[in-house]
Order: sequence, then structure tokens, then C-alpha cells
Amino acid sequence: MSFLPVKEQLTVIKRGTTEIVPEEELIEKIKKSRTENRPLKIKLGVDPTRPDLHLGHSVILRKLRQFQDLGHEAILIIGGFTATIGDPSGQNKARPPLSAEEVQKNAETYVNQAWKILDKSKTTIVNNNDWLGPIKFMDVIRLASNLTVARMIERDDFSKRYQNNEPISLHEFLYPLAQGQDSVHLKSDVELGGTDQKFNLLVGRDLQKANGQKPQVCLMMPLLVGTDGTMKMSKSYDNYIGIDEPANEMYGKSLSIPDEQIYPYFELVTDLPVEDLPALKKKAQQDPRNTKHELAFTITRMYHGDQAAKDARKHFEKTVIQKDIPDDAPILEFKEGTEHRLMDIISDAGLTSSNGETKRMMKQGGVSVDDKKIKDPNFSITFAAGDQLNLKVGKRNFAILKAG
RNA sequence: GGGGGGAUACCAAAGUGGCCAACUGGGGCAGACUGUAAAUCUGUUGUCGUAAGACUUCGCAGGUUCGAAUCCUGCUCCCCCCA
Repeated sequence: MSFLPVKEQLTVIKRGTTEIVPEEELIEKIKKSRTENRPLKIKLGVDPTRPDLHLGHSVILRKLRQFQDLGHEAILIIGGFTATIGDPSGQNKARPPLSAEEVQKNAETYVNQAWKILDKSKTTIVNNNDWLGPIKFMDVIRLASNLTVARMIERDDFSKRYQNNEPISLHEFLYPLAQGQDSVHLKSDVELGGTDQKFNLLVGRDLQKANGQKPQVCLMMPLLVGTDGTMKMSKSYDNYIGIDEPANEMYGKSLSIPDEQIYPYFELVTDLPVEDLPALKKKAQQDPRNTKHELAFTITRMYHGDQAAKDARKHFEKTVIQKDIPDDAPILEFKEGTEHRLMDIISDAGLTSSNGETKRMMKQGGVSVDDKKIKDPNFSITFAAGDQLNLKVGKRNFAILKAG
């Protein structure tokens, strides 16, 4: 195994990175790794609280992947122990702790999805319950002596909650200790995290120093902005693009990000080579429309392959731009000569969630049959032999009605 | 241990006996517009019903009343302050 020169490694490592603390130590570590021909231990901890991964998670996983590709050792920690505490970082509420079974189940789905990004053969997976679980209460108290109350409450997330009369449980103070202990246990060289993880990552350095280890370098990645363009991507804000989503969804959702996010997305979530980035930055400003399609294509390609991405593009052009019925619209068959109320057809097919919604949709002009808007809730169709009608409900729900 | 405040729809938040299926904002959905599933504007937003209307919903369980989200009793949960 031979490692790339320091400068080249740094170029990859610094792609999209917000902050490296401290950068000089990282350079030293890389140099040493080259002379000793020994990979660095790169640590990433994940709490499988929500098992479904989205592009926001992919930012940090991709960074870990980049380290892998540079020849370093990727260690993915499943926070079996820490998930039962709940990371307070960036939260305005205590996270609900998970049971051991939930963690186990979530961890499996998490890891399975993570293989879409990481190199499975080169990843070490560990569960921090293995070493945090057996720790004695006295050990916890000793660990806790490394932090002060003042340092805790000066944290933004805590002080805000405190000021807003929102509860902070004592156990939330202990979370960073648990995470930091992971670093001590693994003797990690670098720990990755989002910018909201800075505090936790730095605690790892403190604890390592207290244990006579060389402290880890902390590398922070920005939080990916969601499709709404303002808040960080998160399932609970419903502004996410899941890496498990169907290609069509992925393509369409990618296009819905605001123009200013085009470049950050290229930098943070795509696998396009670093050298291509400057050109893309320019293009994103000059020709946002096509560049965004290129982005949507790239993202879809990464998770579904080339052909699926091409199909998704066609699908988008057909349904959204030309407002045409897609090829894969479900077909609903009806017996010849029978009469059905359109409202019942729509509700029964599950295209809406209630009759009330169907009616509302019709009144608002959201329902059309063969491009003709149907506003009358009593509208009925009698099916004659060979009939085939295109039904559209709302922006994105289609069905083909067939007599047969 | 003592004192105070609170629980309303997806979220936030008004409502303190009938005009409340419940103001308002956010979100969602739809329409118009658009390179876009963005932005903006407009409308809409419990369930069933073509409709009239009926039914369920304001922490939980009872009660008062012709009538309760609103009053009474008990219970559960939460927050703050003082010690």
C-alpha cells in the first residue's frame, strides 16, 4: 500500500470541509502515516435513531469514503450505547432514547444503506455498546471530571433551551463523554462530524490527551441544506432526498433545490472528481437550468445507475414539463358497461386519503380525465369496450382507466 | 420539601358555557405562473355524505348543564422559581 503525496491527499480531504482542527496536526499525521506506511484510523460515529439515510448523511459518509480511497482505515461506530442516551447537539429537545432492539434493527438498515457509499470490504464496523456498556459508575464520574458545567451551558443548543425554559436532562451532559470515550478506545487519528458536532469532537481530543494519547484531528463537514433551501436536510423537516428513494423521486427532488444550492450539492454529495468542481461552479451560475439537471442526473446515477438516471430524466420531462401521463402509471380496469363515480374511483385507488380530499381536489381543479378538468363530484363514467382514459389527480398522481 | 404555570388539530398558538370542526402563523395539498417538483400569488386544510346534515376531536376518567375545548372532581404528564 502506498499513499499519495500529502498535498494530493489534502486536496481530497478538504473538499467541502468546513474546518479541520488543527490542520497542522493532520498534515503531520499524514506525513507520519506515509513514512511508516500505516493507514490513519478515521472514526465516524452514527446513532441509528432514524434508519433511513438521505443525502445529508451522505456528506459525511462520502468523506469517510474519500479517506478509504486514500488508503486509510475507516471505522464506523454504531452508537448502540449512545443512541440510548440521545445526542443533544443542535437539538431544541431531548431526543427520545431508543431501546436496544430498536437500535439493533435500525443499525442493520443503516449499515445496509451505507454500503451504497462506503467500500464494504475496507470498513470496520464496531458497536460502542461493547466497551461503553461495561463501564462502571465510578469510571463515569472520573470521565465527567474532565468537563465543567460552565463549558456545557455555554454551548449554544443548551443555553438556548435553558433560556426558553425548555428542559435539559442531566444525561444529555454525559453524551459528549461517551462519544469522546469512543475515540480513546479506538485511538482514532481523525474523527469526522457535522459542524454541529464540533463540541463533541473536541471532547474526544481532551479525553485522549487525558489518557496520554495523541489527540485526534477533528474534521467538520457542513450540514447539507434541504430541498427547501433554508433548513438542514432532515427527515423531520420533510426536505430530504433519501438515498433509497426511487430514481424518479430522486431526480425530481434534486431539481427542486434552490439555484444557490446547486454548487454545494456538487461539492458535497456527488462523486465527480475534485478537478471538475471549479467549472461546475461557473456553470451553475451561468446556466442554472441545465446544470441542475446535470446535478439531478449525477445524484440519480450514483444510486441507481446510468440507465435509471436517463429514464428518470425522461420521466421528469414527460410528467412535469410536458405534463403528460408517465409510462408507468398504474392501470385500473373496469368491467364493460359498468358505471362508476369518478370520486369513488379516485378514493378507492388510494390516490387521495379520503373522500373529502378527493372532493376538495376536484373543486380546486386538481382532477382531470384526458386533460379535461372535472369539477363535479358526481361525475360518473360508464365504461364501453375499448375505453382508455388518462386520469390525473393533483400534480403527480396518475392512473389509466381501462374497460376490460 | 415549598410555591407558581401549563397540556388545544401535523407543529406553534388563540379561544374561558351556545355565534367552535375551533382565530392566526408555519407546514401540507391544489390552481395560476415558471427552466423546475423553486420563488410568487390565490384557494384549501377532521371523517362520512352529491347535498342537507350526521359523527368524532381541544391530556385521561368521571360529573354539572337543555348545551362544555370552556364550569366542577379525581388522575397522568410537563415546565419554571425558591430550598
